[in-house]
Amino acid sequence: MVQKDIPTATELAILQILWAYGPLTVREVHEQLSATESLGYTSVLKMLQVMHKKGLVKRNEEHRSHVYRSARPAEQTQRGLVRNLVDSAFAGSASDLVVRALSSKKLSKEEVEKIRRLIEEKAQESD
Amino acid sequence: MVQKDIPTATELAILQILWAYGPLTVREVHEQLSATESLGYTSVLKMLQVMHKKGLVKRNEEHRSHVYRSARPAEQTQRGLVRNLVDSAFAGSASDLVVRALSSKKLSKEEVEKIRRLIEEKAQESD
DNA sequence: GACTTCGTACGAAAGACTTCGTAGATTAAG
DNA sequence: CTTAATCTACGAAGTCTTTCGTACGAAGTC
Repeated sequence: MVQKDIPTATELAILQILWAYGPLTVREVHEQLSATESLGYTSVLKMLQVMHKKGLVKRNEEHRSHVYRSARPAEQTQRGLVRNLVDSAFAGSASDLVVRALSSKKLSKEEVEKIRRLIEEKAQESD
Repeated sequence: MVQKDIPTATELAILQILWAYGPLTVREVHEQLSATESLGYTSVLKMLQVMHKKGLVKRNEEHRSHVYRSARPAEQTQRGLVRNLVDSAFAGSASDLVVRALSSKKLSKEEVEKIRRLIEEKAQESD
């Protein structure tokens, strides 16, 4: 019943910032995070230290303020998360997950188009 | 930084069984779960009690062996999970999640077709 | 040089989750 | 009727997460 290597919610909040902005110091992460969450500076520091120990982030210690960056590309972590969700809530059916995602009202026309093009390619190559 | 109402991994393992088989007793859930996980009988019982208190499952207490069922349809919970994942790891972009899901190797030709039909409908209605 | 600011490290507390053992009641069997 | 099997309830321990406070060194300021 154990999870493989899935980042927690707080860890993902931080990873998303690193994915969006690239390598950042604790202070910078804290600033970005403060836009949406209310979390003390040392809490962010501690999270990054824990994530570093777990191998979720790497850091450059050359300067006094260490600079943190994601250890893996966003795509890889996201793929793992999707796979995990497919297994844990969709009985292994990725297409069912896509069906649910598509039934979300959040999809704009452009997004639907983007997905349509992608699925056309996918349909081609699987012939 | 709090999660809304997302079932945990173990809870989802149980919910998936209830979704697949309908209302079940603790013993029956335990049997099904034993196919993949190794978990004691009272642990399953406790989980169901906790889930009941949380409102994730309902139960019929008419008989000595209570009969548990999911409090919500699978679709609803799955939609919530997808939305949660989109927000926590895809910066709110549902289409990016779909892109990741499609890049999974697990998709069969039939699944791709299924998604293609769905996206065609979606493209239609959003005109 | 003394004082304030900024940075890291780390222990500890508070919660949530998970797992199981034990207790006690009810039902079934011999 | 006595014993064994079956069920629920629930306390408690172990683990993982999250959040901070405190300590203490390094750098910048007057």
